[in-house]
Amino acid sequence: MARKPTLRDVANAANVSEMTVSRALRHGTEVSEKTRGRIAGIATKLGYVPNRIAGALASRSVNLVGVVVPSLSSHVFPEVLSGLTDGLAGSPMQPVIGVSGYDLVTEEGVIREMLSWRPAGLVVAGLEHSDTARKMMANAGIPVVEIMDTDGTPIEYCVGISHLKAGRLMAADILNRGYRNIGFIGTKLQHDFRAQKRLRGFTETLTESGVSLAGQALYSQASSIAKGREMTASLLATAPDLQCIYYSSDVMAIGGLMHCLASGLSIPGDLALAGFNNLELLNGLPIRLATTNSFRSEIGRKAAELILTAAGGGSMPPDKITQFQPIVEIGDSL
Amino acid sequence: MARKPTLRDVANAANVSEMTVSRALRHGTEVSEKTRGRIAGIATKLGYVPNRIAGALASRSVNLVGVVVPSLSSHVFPEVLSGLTDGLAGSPMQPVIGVSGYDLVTEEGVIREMLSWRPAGLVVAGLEHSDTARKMMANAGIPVVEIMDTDGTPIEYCVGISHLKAGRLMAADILNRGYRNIGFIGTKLQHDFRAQKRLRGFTETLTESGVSLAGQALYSQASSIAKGREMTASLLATAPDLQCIYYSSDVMAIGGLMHCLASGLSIPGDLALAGFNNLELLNGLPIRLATTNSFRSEIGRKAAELILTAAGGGSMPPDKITQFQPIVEIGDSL
DNA sequence: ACAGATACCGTTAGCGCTAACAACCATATT
DNA sequence: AATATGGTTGTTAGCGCTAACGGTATCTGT
Repeated sequence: MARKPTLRDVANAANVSEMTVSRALRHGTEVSEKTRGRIAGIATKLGYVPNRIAGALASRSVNLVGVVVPSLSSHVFPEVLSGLTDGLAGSPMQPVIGVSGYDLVTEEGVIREMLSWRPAGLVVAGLEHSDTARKMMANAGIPVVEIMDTDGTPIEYCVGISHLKAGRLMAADILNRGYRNIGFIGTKLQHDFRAQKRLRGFTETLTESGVSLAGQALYSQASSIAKGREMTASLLATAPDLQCIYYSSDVMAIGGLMHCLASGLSIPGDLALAGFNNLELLNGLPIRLATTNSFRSEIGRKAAELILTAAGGGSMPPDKITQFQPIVEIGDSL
Repeated sequence: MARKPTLRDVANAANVSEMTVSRALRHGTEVSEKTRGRIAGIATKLGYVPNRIAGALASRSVNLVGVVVPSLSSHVFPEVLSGLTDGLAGSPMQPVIGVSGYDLVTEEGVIREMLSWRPAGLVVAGLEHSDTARKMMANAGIPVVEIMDTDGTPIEYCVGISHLKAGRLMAADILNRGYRNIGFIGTKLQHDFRAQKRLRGFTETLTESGVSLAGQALYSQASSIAKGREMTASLLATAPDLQCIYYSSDVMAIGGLMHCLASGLSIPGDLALAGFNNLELLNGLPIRLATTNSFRSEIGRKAAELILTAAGGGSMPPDKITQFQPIVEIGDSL
C-alpha cells in the first residue's frame, strides 16, 4: 500500500471501467445512482485522492487563478485577496497566491512560474512589469487582470483607482482648508509605483496653486507606526513650521499621530495629518485620521468577477478598465 | 499561432528530439553548449512556456509546498509566511497558500484541493483538524508540518510554541506584580484554538494561586483596535475595579490602550494591559505594551527547513516537535 | 412491432512531458 | 588495431486522467 491509489485501482475494485469512476467522482451524471454510490464508497475506503495533475493535463483545463501581489504584510493586499476569494466563492476556481516583494525581476519569475501551471486566469497588482513579464502575460491566452492602479496602459483588463487622482484630491482638500506649509512622508517610493503616483498628483495640484512642498522625508523600507513616528519627529525638526503632513500610507500617518500625542501637539491645530487607504486599523484611534478610501476588497471582488465571466466564456464588458473613484475621508485631522 | 507552442514545436524548429529540448531547458547538462544555446534562442523566439502539469505528471514530482493558514488579515500569518518564503528561497520549492477561514470544514476542502496537486510537502496551521483531513494528511506520503502550536498530538512534524504555557507565563508575571483583580478580553475564541489554550493556561495559573477571573468579555468576530477599545470600555463598566486585562491579541490590547488614552486612565496605575504576539505594530505607541513573543517568522523558517530536508531525502531530526519558548515582554503596561 | 430516443457504460487515443535505456561518435587507452 | 570511455543525442514507454465516440439495453410512441 505504498503507492497512492489511482483511478484504475478504484475501477478494478468496483469492477467498472476507469471512465465510469471518473464520471462518478466528478459530476455524478451519466452514471446510475447505484454504481455511483458504490464507487464513492470504494474510493473513500481506498483513500483515493484524485490526481489533478493528470486530470488537468487530460482535460486541458485548470481551475486555478494566479494572483501576484507585492507583499502580504502591508494590511492592504490581504484585503484585496479576501475580496477576491469572496468573488471566487461558489465557483470551482481557487486562488493561488504569489508574492513579488515589490521587485520586478522577482515578479517576472513568479509570473512565469504561475503561467507554467496554465491557470484559468491571472490577477497581478500594478501596471508596471518587466518587458518579458508583460509579453508572457499578453501571450498566455488567458484573461489577465491588473489591479489596484489605473494610471497606465493595461495588458488586458484593469481594475483599480487612479492614484494620481487620489493625490490630487487630497491636495485639493488640504489647500481648501487653507494649509500652505505642507510636507510629505513616504516609504518604499522607489518600488511602490502607486505611492509615487500619489505623490506626483499631490505635488502637481500644489504647484497649480503656487504651493510647493515645504518638506519631505523618504524611507526605503516598509511602513510602520514606529517609522512614521520617528520620521515625523525628524521632519518637524528640520521644518518646524509645517502645518500639515501627507503620508504615503495610513500606518505611517498613525505614527505621525503617535508623535503628536507624545509631544503634546494638537491635531489639526498644531499639525494636520492625512494618510491613504482607509484601513480598518484607523478605527478606534483617539482621532479620526484623514485618509482616502482605496476600495481594496471591491477591487478584489471585481477582478474575480472578470476572471469568472471570461473563463466561463461570458460576454466581457466593453470597457477594459474598471475605475473606482478615490474618496477622501476628511476625519478630524485636517 | 492560436495553440501554445509545445516541446515538440521547439524540437522541430531546432531539428532535435523533444528529449534534447527538455534537457536543454531544464538543467542544461548532457547537452552540448552549442545546441543548448540554439534551443534556448528558438524557445524564447517561439514564446515557449514549459507546461509543468505535463512535466509533473511525467516526473511524478512537484516543486510546490502547500501552506494552509486560517487567515491572512490577522498580521500574524503573513509573518509566518514571510519566514517560510525566506526559508524556501534558494530552493526550487514554491509555496502555495490556502486560507481556511478558521473553519475546519473549509480547511478540509482546502487541504484536499492542495493534496490533489501532489505537492512536495504540506504546512498547516494548528493541530486541530477534521478526522478526514487528518487521515488525508497522514496518508499523503509527503512531509506534513503543523505549525504555531505544540499542545497536542501532531500528525508528523510540528513547529510552534505552547500556547498553554504562554498563558501560564503571562498569568504568573501578572500575579507576581501583585494584581489580583484580573480580566480577559478575547475574540474568535470558538474557532481560534490557540487563543483558547492561552486563556486556559492563564486561568489555570490564576486558579492555582486562588485567583479567579474577575471579568471576561468575548467577541466572535475578528480582532480590531476599535473592538478592543469598545470591549474594554464595556468590560470596565461591568467590572469597574479591574486592575489588569489580558487580551487574546496585541491588536485588541492596543484598543485597550486607546480606551485608556481617551478616558484618562493611567497605565499601569489605573489599569494594566497585556496582549499576545509581540507584533511590529506595538512599536511607536505611546507606551510599550506587555506581550508575549510568538516567534512567527522563526516558525515559518523552521517549517521550510523541515520540508526541504525531508523532500531532499536528508536525515530528519529525531524529535518530531520543535518547540520555541514563549517569551514575555513586560514593557511598561504591567 | 419497429424506428427512434434515452440511460448507462466501455474503448480508444491522446494531453505534454520525462525516466530509463539504447545508440552513436570522438577521443583516449592498452 | 581493438577496446574502453565519456559526452551527446535519440527511442520507447509511460505518468493518471479525460474528451469523444461507440456500443448495448431499456423504454417510448404510434
